Amino acid sequence: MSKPTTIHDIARMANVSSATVSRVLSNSSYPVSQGLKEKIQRIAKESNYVPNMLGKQLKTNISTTIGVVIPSIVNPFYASVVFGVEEVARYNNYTVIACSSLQDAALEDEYIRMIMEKQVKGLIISSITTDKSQLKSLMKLGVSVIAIDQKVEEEGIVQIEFDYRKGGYLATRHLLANGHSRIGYVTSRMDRPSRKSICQGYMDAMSEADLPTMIVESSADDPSNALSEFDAGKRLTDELLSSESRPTAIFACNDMMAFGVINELSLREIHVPQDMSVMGFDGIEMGQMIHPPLTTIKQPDYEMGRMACKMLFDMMKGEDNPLFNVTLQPKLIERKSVRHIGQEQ
Amino acid sequence: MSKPTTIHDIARMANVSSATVSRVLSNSSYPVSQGLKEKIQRIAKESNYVPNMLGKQLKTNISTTIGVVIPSIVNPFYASVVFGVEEVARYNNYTVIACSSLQDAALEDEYIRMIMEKQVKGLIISSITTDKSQLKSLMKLGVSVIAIDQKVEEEGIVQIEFDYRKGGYLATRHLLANGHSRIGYVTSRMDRPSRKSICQGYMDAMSEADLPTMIVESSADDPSNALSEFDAGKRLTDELLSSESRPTAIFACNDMMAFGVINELSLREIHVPQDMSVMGFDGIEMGQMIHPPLTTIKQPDYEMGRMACKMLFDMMKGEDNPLFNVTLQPKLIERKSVRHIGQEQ
DNA sequence: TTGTAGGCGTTATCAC
DNA sequence: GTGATAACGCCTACAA
Repeated sequence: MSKPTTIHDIARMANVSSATVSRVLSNSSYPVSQGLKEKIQRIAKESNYVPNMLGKQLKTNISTTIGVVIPSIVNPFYASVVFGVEEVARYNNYTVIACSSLQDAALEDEYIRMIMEKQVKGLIISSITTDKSQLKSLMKLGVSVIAIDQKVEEEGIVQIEFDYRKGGYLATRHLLANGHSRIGYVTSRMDRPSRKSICQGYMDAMSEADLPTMIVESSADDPSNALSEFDAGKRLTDELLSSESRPTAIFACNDMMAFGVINELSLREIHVPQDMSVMGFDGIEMGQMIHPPLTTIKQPDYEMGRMACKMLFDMMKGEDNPLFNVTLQPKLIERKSVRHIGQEQ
Repeated sequence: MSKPTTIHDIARMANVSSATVSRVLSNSSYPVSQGLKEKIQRIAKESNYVPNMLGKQLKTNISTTIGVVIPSIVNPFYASVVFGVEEVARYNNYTVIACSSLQDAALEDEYIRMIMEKQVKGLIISSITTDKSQLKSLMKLGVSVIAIDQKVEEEGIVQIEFDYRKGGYLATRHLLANGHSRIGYVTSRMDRPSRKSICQGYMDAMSEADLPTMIVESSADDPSNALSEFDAGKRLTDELLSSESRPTAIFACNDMMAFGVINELSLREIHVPQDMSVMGFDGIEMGQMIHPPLTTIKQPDYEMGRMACKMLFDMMKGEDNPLFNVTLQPKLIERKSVRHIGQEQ
């Protein structure tokens, strides 16, 4: 464990000043004679010089790290988002700090604090807190913030939203168009705006068609457990089936839950889509791997991550061209879990 | 975007020296009178003081960041590992930099370089490179390294291995015990030691039983695409079924691929497990969500992440108590995709 | 108990 | 072109 080489060590070895070494090794545009330049580069290489970003950053106040706060990395949707972020970050020689907030406001705040302390200048967040004072102080310190997925009503924060309501509407319309009129909606706890919006879309479509809604909502919600949504889907299906007017189609608020719905149905020998149609929401890859392949609403995850990171870099460059919020549009992916039915079953 | 408060600002406001401020704000054990302590804390709070870790770290040479290098965060297995790491990191007030190497040696090296530059003192890595010189120079700089999942034969690197061979052996034995003798093995490209070992376990069990092996290997492999293993599973199944001696059971080198196998079989009206048994490897949660639930070998992912991070902290504390390598043992999870068959079918 | 001063590794502002 | 030197924010001997 040898002590790392610094520019001063190199300066001594090359009989130059550390200023000159710095100029060469930091690719400064400052002129240095070709001879010295090559000599310094050679010595740096020979002595395994590794620049110390701490010194550099302390001096320049430029960070090469961005933070990403999401509910949980074990959720495949957010894993894809992070993957997209990481890709464009790496392309720009940035590194990403991944933070799973577990939908816990205290944890979210703690992560934001750590990010501030580390002098990170850019943050992409799917925020869960209602109190945004932490985010505000972040911005006062000059940190660029992009909110994805969950809306944050705060001046100066750029939003990449997704039209959840329209997604819910589209899904329901698709079911309607396939002849269904008794359509149940199963959802996890509606404590987040996104979930309320999907439900709103469902209700709007049903009300337009003059049809009654059937909504069952889960109480529990454990983001650190990939199975919790699945299990909720099973439980809620059970609940829905025992209602007097059994639906012909079930719409779930996310794909994981839809898997649970299908699983529970299959245990009861209710075949999808012959006996019951099922509609998901998210469009994670896994939807293609189950049987039957899940008809769902695609919410671009990877693309959302990439876009968020690109916009973040634009924002950090701060060319004062105001960035606009964007709303990503839902897309229906038709696979095999929805069947057209004729008259009332 | 106001300039952040420093300990000097606070010192001036409190009419004390910055040394005193440092002592109270860094929770030093150094004695400071109660009055001053409270005054300084009050002023720090009022002026929204945020400590600058850069300055602190530059001085103390202690990092509060660890790096995690894995093939890809979109692989649910590694997402779980990272989740485990993050959990114990956060508990210790550390932050984690997530790096998806995409099984690309150049990318892995690049990430390691970035980690060195950022003066990170701990790294957990599932390494893919054959040339470990980068890792060696890391260690020379005093970075603690824990290798997970993929073995790294290098002095000073602590290993958390998994007994892949035994896992492959166990799986095959289970199939054998259920009366199967024509057992096919489908695998992605065997370029990693782990994959060779699983295959070795399969071959050992077959040879013990005096049975011939049937191995089909995929050539392609795109870690950034969650579907690539699934598709490979489908293709390889196709290949296997067209062989003269059709197997009664198929063992896949990972769960994703097993999903592909089951999917392809179901498209051909070959029912699992009635007509064909299928065995997976990994034990990701998703295995419980498909139909039939996948019988598989559990490789502890989340636990591996937690253990790796705990050992990393022990190592960084460097109490010179030499750490031992550990090998996690495989466990059979019996679900519904394997059927007992009587005589030759 | 408090203050002074130097330095961690780097860049930037001056001089030369 | 090149070299001193002063920061950046923090900690820590050492002195008082």
